[in-house]
Amino acid sequence: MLSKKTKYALHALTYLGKHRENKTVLIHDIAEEHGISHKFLENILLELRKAGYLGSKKGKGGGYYLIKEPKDIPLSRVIRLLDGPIALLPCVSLNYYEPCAECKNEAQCGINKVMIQVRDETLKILENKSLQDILEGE
Amino acid sequence: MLSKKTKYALHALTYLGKHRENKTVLIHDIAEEHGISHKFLENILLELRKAGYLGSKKGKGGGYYLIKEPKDIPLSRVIRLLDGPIALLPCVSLNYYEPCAECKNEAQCGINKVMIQVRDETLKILENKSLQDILEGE
DNA sequence: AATAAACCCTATAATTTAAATAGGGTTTAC
DNA sequence: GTAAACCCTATTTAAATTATAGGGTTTATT
Repeated sequence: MLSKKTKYALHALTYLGKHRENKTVLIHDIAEEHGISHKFLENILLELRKAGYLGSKKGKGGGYYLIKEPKDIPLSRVIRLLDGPIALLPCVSLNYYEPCAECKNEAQCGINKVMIQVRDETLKILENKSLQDILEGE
Repeated sequence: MLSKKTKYALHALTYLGKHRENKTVLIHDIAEEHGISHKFLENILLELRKAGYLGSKKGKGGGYYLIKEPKDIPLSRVIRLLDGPIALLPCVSLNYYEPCAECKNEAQCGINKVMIQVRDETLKILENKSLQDILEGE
């Protein structure tokens, strides 16, 4: 399951995607719309900005706005940013690899081999679904 | 990522699958082979037995053994049993459904719609990979 | 220039979940 | 009768997630 962080990030991105005509959107408005803690959401938007998905404008009248095209924001990226690995095991993670302590020899571990396949097929799904797909369903 | 519980369950199932000629296998042997806590693994094997994947024999000389064909133990089942939902959000889970608090109207939520698609495609993968695939890779 | 609005940033607290441990109960071979 | 092995539930510990706190900085407006 996705963490609330990632779930809220998707809601925020969706909200921003639906309000692209406005110059900026307030954290407050997104938080209120979904009944999310303002401060928690603030941290999430900060991460999304640092990762290059959002721009922001400081000071009175400021706020956040999308700086990428919705089609260029795949689910895989959002999940990796906020939740970490997509792989089911650390020993098959492309971005967060760690060996599994209980596995003596990764090269001849059947679990490892199968999980690599699962990872690759899962990635295909998550790389092919983007914010745009979400927006089209609203 | 899978929990350690699920990961250990897969290791245990794999071990049992590789020792089907023996009548029974000791918890102890599996735990030692992978350096897992005996007691933790005991709880896991108990769950696998209750779910119908393993049989057990009590008393001296007892132990565990597979009672299903490896091809009839898909990853999806093992994950659901020990980790819970495969879906990325509670609002799209087939077996553990719960509404998302921050979503006012599920029927017109683009995130919900996309996550249903992701769930269905992910399920296809996990239902098609079984213990047999793991054993073939050992 | 003063003020208020809004994002910026880091640290800490609270809560929840996962992981591990404990301890005795029951069954069975010998 | 005894030791080996699974059975079962509860508790403790550790880690991760979720939420909060509190001030800092920037900027529009007056």
